[in-house]
Amino acid sequence: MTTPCKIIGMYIVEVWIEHPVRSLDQTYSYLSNVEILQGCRVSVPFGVKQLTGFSESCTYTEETEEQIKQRFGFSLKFISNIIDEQPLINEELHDLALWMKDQTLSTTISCFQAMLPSIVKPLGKDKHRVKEKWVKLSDEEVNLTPKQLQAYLYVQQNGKVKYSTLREMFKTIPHTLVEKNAFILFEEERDAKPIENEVMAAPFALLDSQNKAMHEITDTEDAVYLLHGVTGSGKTEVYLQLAMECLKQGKQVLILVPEIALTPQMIERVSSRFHNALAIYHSGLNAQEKYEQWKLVKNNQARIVVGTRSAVFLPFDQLGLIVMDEEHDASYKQDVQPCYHARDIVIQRGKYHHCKVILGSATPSLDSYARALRHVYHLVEIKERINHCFADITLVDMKRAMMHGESFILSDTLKEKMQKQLASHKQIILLLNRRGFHSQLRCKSCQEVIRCPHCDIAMSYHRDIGKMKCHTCGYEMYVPRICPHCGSGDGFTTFGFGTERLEEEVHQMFPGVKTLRMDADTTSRKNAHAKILKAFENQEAEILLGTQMIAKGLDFPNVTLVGIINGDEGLNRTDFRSAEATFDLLMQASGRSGRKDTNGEVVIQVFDPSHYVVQCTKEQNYEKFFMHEMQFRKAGQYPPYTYLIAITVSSTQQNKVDHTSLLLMQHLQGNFKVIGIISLLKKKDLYRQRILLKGKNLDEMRKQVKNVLTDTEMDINTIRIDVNPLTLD
DNA sequence: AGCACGCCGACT
DNA sequence: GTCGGCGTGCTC
Repeated sequence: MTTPCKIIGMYIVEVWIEHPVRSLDQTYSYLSNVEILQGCRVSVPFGVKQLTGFSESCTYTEETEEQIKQRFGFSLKFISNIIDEQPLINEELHDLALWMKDQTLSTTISCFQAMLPSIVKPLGKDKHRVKEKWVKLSDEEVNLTPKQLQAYLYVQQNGKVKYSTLREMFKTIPHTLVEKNAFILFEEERDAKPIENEVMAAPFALLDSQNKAMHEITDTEDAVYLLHGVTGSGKTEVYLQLAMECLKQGKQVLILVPEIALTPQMIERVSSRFHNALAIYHSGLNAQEKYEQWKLVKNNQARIVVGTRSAVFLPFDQLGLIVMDEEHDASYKQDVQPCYHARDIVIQRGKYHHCKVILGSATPSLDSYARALRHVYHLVEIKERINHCFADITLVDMKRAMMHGESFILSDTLKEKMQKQLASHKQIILLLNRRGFHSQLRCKSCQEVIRCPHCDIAMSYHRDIGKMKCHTCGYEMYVPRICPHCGSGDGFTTFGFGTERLEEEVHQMFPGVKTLRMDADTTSRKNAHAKILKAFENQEAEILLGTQMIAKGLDFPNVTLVGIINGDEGLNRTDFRSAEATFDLLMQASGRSGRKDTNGEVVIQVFDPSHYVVQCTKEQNYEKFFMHEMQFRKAGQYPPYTYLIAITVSSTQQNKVDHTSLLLMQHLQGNFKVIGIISLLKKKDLYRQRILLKGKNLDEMRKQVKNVLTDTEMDINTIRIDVNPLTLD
């Protein structure tokens, strides 16, 4: 109904401006002749530039421009262009973004951006949505040849046809018909189709242990569950059957997995089970593909989504279940601003949708397990493996082995077991969590290690490319003739070894045996990941060796031996979570062995077999590890006993860094500890310093940091804030 | 972040 | 007397 308006009013729109700078984290007011819904993108003049922004609110006014100017103290500009008719960010996500900005102490606009596929992000500059050409009939009457009539009728039948398909079928005729104005050529955004299966794989019958876990979840009314099930206990099957129940009720399901676990194996397993519309969302997709999957969810075409961290922000309509597999995994934490943890987001969204959240893991994070013990989360445990077999774990003390003159890469114990498995045509997985050939080159004259010129980190030698590589910034260079430090030409001695060297050692010891290597170097190309796994699955190689990416979630029934080389290397790190990370890696890797009906064997080579991480792995005892590690955390007053906020100042100018960190130190005060200033290693030419807040009252700490940022005059743009950081190195 | 405005040195 | 150095401050 349109009634002519006598009074011509206007709208004043509050807009969040696309700008990465902290000091501009506020809404700016603009004028508009039409109403603009919250969450729509607009294009606005800002200074001399034209920027994109998000509408926050829109209020109608009958004031004149002059009156508005009086009220504001300056004249408002008009919005130049409305980009979206309908909100890109719905109300739930809008409120979530504002909540997240407070939680993570980041800017509002960065939260909006984190939620959107890059193609529709305001900052997405040169990325264009892929358009497709289509053809439909025009109203014009035209004379047609018989061949042309065929094409004409075909389009008439189908309503609209893709131009490329039509060209394939009728060669040049479509072109002529467009020229003749019989067809109208138009463009449309390319859309994805949800994955749908005609044939559905039958669900597996649940074992008693799985059934019990499932019913404990369905028969109770808690918001968050921690499903603690040992590796190989069939957690995935429980997720899938819970998901099935949820879909039956007409609700949507989100299954989150860690980045490296979203293997083709996992996708196949999930997709084969649901005829319902499935979308898959992960970092391996390009911008356009992500956008298409995002649209599937937005248009309610996808009912179940499997995805990695960024999938937590998909615009669901009515979620019935959220599953977060391997909830302890570090890839759930975003390490650029906003530094959110997907676990927090998932719980928040669960509240909004009134749906259950299942956090699953064989080695839960200490934080989550501690919460479960305090009944904040409902703890559900599965203690049996499906095959009722447990891996038989052998520890090898490498100090002793090397004293006996054994290889420092593969001990005699591991070698013998490998021989035995190879003889019976079984497959082997070897884990070494370090890539490259040699990890350090040291000058024979001055004993200095060759470091990256942009970072203060030792460079690794990669023999396949004959170059040194920096694993932090990716910088590559040839081995220098003379030492960059002292200028001597005496050459270098090598230290440490990575997967490349391991592969060579295996070839030397077992001539003729085929190996597949999987690490960041061999998986950089798209689908390389999938190809390697497929090849191993087809038994094209006897041995799969690689870094942590082969430790998680893979299921190869023919693998009966897992060898872990330098298993306790991770414990040398200074990070307070390094024991937790190492325990997780060892436990996960051990879980790869004997997944069908045979007892698997695991050999772990370590330098300190008495360490509690190693001992607890051998006993496969999570609870024991938890108790032990919690004592350390308590003694050091680390999470989960306290909360941390890490503030990192970085700049290419050293004096700027010093100045800002000093200011922060002076102004940050409250009922918490302020630890600093810690100088960090240079990274990508940036000098870095850190200040760490540690205390029991996280809200107070957040408030203090926020106040200092707004009240103190400092270059706040060099500052990165991480609330509840996962790592401190 | 940019970019303009603005106030002091070496030049046609 | 002018061109241009980059220090401060603003962007609805």
